[in-house]
Order: sequence, then C-alpha cells, then structure tokens
Amino acid sequence: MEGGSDDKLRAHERPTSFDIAYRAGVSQSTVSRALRGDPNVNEETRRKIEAIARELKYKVDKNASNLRRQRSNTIAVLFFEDPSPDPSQINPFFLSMLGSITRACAKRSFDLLISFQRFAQDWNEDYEDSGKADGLILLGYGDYVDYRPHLEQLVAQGTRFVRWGAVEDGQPGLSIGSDNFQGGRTITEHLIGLGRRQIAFLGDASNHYPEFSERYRGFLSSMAAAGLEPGPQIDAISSEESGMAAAARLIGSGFQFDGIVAASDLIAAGALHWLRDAGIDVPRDVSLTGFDDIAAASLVNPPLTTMAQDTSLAGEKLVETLLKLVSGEPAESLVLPAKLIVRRSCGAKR
Amino acid sequence: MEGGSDDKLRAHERPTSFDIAYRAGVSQSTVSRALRGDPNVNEETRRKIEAIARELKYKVDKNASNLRRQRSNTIAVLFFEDPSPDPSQINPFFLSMLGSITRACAKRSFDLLISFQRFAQDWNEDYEDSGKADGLILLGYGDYVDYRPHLEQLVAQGTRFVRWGAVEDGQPGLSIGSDNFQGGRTITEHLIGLGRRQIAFLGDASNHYPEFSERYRGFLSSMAAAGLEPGPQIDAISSEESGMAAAARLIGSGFQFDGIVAASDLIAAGALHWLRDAGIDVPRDVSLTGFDDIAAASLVNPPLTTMAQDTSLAGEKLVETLLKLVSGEPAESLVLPAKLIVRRSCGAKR
DNA sequence: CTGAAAGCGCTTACAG
DNA sequence: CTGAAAGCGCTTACAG
Repeated sequence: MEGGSDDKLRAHERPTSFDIAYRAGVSQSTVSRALRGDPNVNEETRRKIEAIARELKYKVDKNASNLRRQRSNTIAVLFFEDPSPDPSQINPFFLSMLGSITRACAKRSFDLLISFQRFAQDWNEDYEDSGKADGLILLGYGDYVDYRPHLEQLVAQGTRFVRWGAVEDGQPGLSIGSDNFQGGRTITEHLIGLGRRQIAFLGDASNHYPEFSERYRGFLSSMAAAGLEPGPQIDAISSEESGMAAAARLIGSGFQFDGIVAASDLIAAGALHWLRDAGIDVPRDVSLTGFDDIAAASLVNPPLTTMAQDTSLAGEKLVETLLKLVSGEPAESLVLPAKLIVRRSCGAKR
Repeated sequence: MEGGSDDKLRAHERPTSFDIAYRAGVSQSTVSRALRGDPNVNEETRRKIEAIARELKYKVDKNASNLRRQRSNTIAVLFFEDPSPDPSQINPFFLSMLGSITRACAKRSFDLLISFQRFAQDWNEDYEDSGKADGLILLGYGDYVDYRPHLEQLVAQGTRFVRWGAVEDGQPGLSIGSDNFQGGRTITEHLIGLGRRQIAFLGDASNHYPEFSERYRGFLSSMAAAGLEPGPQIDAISSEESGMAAAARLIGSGFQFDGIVAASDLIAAGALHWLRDAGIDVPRDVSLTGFDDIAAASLVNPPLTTMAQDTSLAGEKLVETLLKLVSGEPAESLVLPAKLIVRRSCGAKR
C-alpha cells in the first residue's frame, strides 16, 4: 500500500467507471461504451448508466482516457513575442486571437493549454512530445530570423503545428496570416484618396518581421501606382515606445509629411502621442493609420483608422487546420483578407 | 491488435522509458527514478540514462505520469465575464492577470489550461473532476449574484479553487483581491486634493458587483471625510459603451460636476469620449479617474489617472494559494494594496 | 543502489 | 448487446 499522501492531495474521492458498473449491475466495459455514445448499447441500459453517472457526478478521467487512446484532445498555444518578455504586456492583438482560438477549441471539445514563455524555454517543455497536446499553435510578432530555426526543428521532429504570420513560399510548416500586402496597399490608397501625398511608413521592413515588410511592400505598391515618391521608412517593432521613437526620428529627418502609415496600432498610438507633444495635429496636419484594430485603436483620440485582421476567422482556421494535420488529412497554408476600418485619425470623417 | 488509426494519428513514434532501459541495460524502474531525480540512483547510471534520454528526445508521458500519481500539475483558469460573451473582448485587466498567472505557473512547472467560456458551460467541463487540473482559478468581472451559487456548488463538490475579486466575510471559498475600498478612498482624496468638489461616481454600486461597490464605499468615505456632498452614483458595468451611457446620464442629470471617479478604466475611457463630444474638456473642466491601469489607460488622451492593481503579485498569490489548497496546507483569503498612478486626466500634471 | 511487480482508470479488439 | 481481458506508460512500495 502507498498513496497515503495522495489521499491528502485528493480531498474528495472521485468515482470511477467501476463504481458506476457496480451500481448499474453491468460490466465496466459497458459503462465505458454507454458513456462514450457507442451505438451497441441497449437504450435502457444506457439511460440507467447515465443517470447513475450524473448522480455520482462522474467524469471520465482524462489522463486515463488520453493514455489509452494516445490522444489528448488538447491544443497548446505558444507565444513567441519579441519586444516584451513580460507576458502581461503581450500584444493585445494576440490576446484577441487567443480568445477566438479558445472558442474554436471549445466548439470541438478540445482543451487549450497556453504558455507565454519565451521560445527557448518552451522548447524543453514540448507539450506535444509529453503527450499533453496533439498539436501546437504558434503566435506572436517575434523576430522571424530567430524564429525560423525553431520552426525547422519542429518540422524535423514531426511536431504538428500551425503558425500565425506571413505566408510565404518555402516556409517550414504551415502558416495562416492576413493578406498584409493587400492590407498595406488598401490603407495607403485610402490616404492617397484623401489627398495625402507625403507619406512615411513606420515599421521594420526587413526579413526579421515579414508581416511588416509585406505591409511595407503594399505601401510602396500603392505609392508607385499613384505616381508618388514614397516617404521614409523608419524601423519600429510593435510597441508604443517604439512608435514614439520612430515618430521622433521621422520629425528629426526633416521630411515634410502629411501622412503616416504605421505597421501596427501600437506603433501608431505611440506616434500619435509624440506628434501631439510636438504640436502636430492628427488628422488636421497629418493623416495617421494603424494595423490590427486592437481595442485601444478605438479608444485613443482621435480613434485610429486601421486594417482589421479577422481574429474570429483566424482562430477558427488555425484550429481547423491544425486538427486536419493531427488527423493526417491534407492541410495547407491560408491567406485571410484584412478589412479597412475608417475612423477619425485619417481625416476622412469630421 | 488495434491501433491502426492511432498510427496515423501519431506520425512519430515516441520513445518510452522501456526503450531507454533497454539501451542503458537497466530496468525501466531505474530509468524512471533517474529521470525523476531520485537520489537513490548511481551517479554514473543516471548520467548514462540522461544522455540516452536526450539523444532519443524522450519526454515523460504526462498522461501516464498523471494517472499514476493522481496529480496533473496543471491549473485551470476559468473566466466569468458578464458584459461580454465574446472572449476576444475580455477585459484587458484580466488578460494581464492571465499573463502573470502563466508566469507563476511556469515558475513551478505547472501547466495552465484556460477557458473563456461562459460559466454554465464550463460547469459541465469540470476540469478538476476530469483529472485535467489540480485546481481552479476564477477570474472575471461577472455579476456576483449569478456567480455565487456556482461558487457554493464548487465548495460542495470539494473542488479546490481561488477566485479574484472582492474579499468579504462569509464568501464561499477563498478570494484574493485588491483593497478596493482603500483604492476608492485614495483616488477620491486625490481629486479632492486637486480642488475638485462636485464629484460623481460612475459604476454599479450594488451587491451584483462587490468590487465596484467597495470602490464606491471608498469614494463616499473620502467625500464624507472632506465634508463634501457626494455627487450622483450612476450604474455602469466595465465596458466603454457602458461608460459612455453613464456619462450621458450624468450630463443629462443636470448635476454640475468638476470631477468623475469611474469604477474602471474602460468606464472612464467611455466617459472620456462622451465628455469630449459634449465639449467638456478633461482635465480642464473635469478631472476624471479610472481604476485597473489597463494598457489603454496610458494610450487615451489625456492619459488616465487610475489605481493600478498589482497583477504580478496577484497572479503569484493566486497560484501560491491554490497550490497550498491542493496540497492540503492551510490557506486564506488575501487583500492586496492598489497604487495611485497619476497621469493627466485628473489635472495634476499638464 | 536496483529489479520485479502492481496498479492508476480508462478503451477496445475479441469472443460470445 | 455484453463481459473478460489486455494494455496505454508511467511511479513507487517492497524485497533484495
């Protein structure tokens, strides 16, 4: 005998399928079948078993069930966020994504395990390999150059995963992301349509941040299509501080601008602060736009014109695609449309 | 033989402790002991086993381990958010809390399972009773009158849980929360110190929202201490829309106000919008304060003076307390201090 | 310091 | 439609 300490740990004894079988006068196998909805069970027997299970508040032990079935019915979400090692500072956009992933999981009776840890640490955890999750969803605006080797390792290990991010050829694994190029085009076109001509871009445009660089390419494309000379591109990662610094550099550059396309809402919010402090009025003097449509986008003053990424659809597609992968069905990368949300910061409305 | 479909599901065969035992020329029990850090293992044997485990990328199967130990080393977080059934709209304050809970869990090698589902649905899931979690953390600004029967049911079931919220006598289970009364006092005193006299309170003050009503009591206490007549209290739940509606009602009431204490940042942000549209300048005409210190509090214009709740400490304490409960140690409810954050909305700074 | 063995609570092929 | 039995991969008391 052992378990003395276990008794202390589990204050209330949980009923097992044997307890139910005993009370129902059937075998434990029949209980298991009845509760799992096996059609080969007498209707009356099933009802009796279900009644007893309810009465005893019986719940299938997931550990036993998962062990036997070699499936966990659980998905793990890992964040790879570069700017901030502090999980409570995580980009609101991804928190919204997390919400929709949860919903998509719940719909399918899947559980969700999350980790905001830095990548390096998660790596050791390895949810899938410890049998706690059937697959991984990767989220975050991290530095892709750092990120990529990890993805390659995942592929090499045969881990099932889907990531949110830029969708490009030759990437390791599957990706789902917004149409960042088209998004950049659309929002830039909008500013041009408002009569803005001297437009700068705030955001990293290197291969370290492929989503930003796609947005930048869209920006360039719209400028070229309108026969305009693009203003300066100034590096920034997705944070308010970085947006403030970028706005400062833009002003310091001496470039006379009447429009700013920021690569994210957080960058735009930072720029907004800085412009205000510099006595530049948005949208009177300068039209400013963001990207993502986080909650704060409508709370700042003036509210930000931005490209909304469809987080509901994104969460659903991430889960759906991952589950295809898990069950061995064919699955592929996917590009989702982004939608222009016009608010006051661009000057289109009063 | 079965498992044909399982083979498809698990693309890569996972090594077991028997595989390692075979290669190391020891018994499986020794492998288990070595990997779990049992001191009764020869140092050399341990090193050999660890090397093989690394090479094979072996990970302990958590389902088997949990089943055997009757412990999951997992905590579940459940949200009970009233205003919004949409998880992507969840109050940013709780998302920040979620971050710090994750960190506290990671520190202890605990995993975190989350659900943004409505309470009624979670109820059936019952993470603890299915053996997936050792205990529950409950989060959310839900209606406490609806909430309470669920808490009582949890207590009756013997479920281990800790909730974030108002700490009051006679509550079912353990609670951890900020000192909302003192918080309400502090921020009201601050406005009074700034020369404001006609101060209204925006937020529900009934027993449906005990945190808000504690803040309101603090507001009343400070007003009384200063010999001032409190302005009107106007119901609002924690959302921007509700804050806008409350501000509209306040203006409609005809009460001449020079200060507003809002029960949360989201309410304050909504009020700010409405006041601006009504041509009332914050902070020149009216000092406005929030509560929570969510990220958006510093992004709005003017940035909100608010009471910061210490989410880092809160997450740590929630996890620590829950784990005490799980291991049968004595544990108790706890009140955490809130801190005044002065920004521009109160008029203290330019 | 180590091994053989029991058992955690399920699911499911197999045999009626 | 049902039962007896094997086995998922561990942990740990027991006996050396």
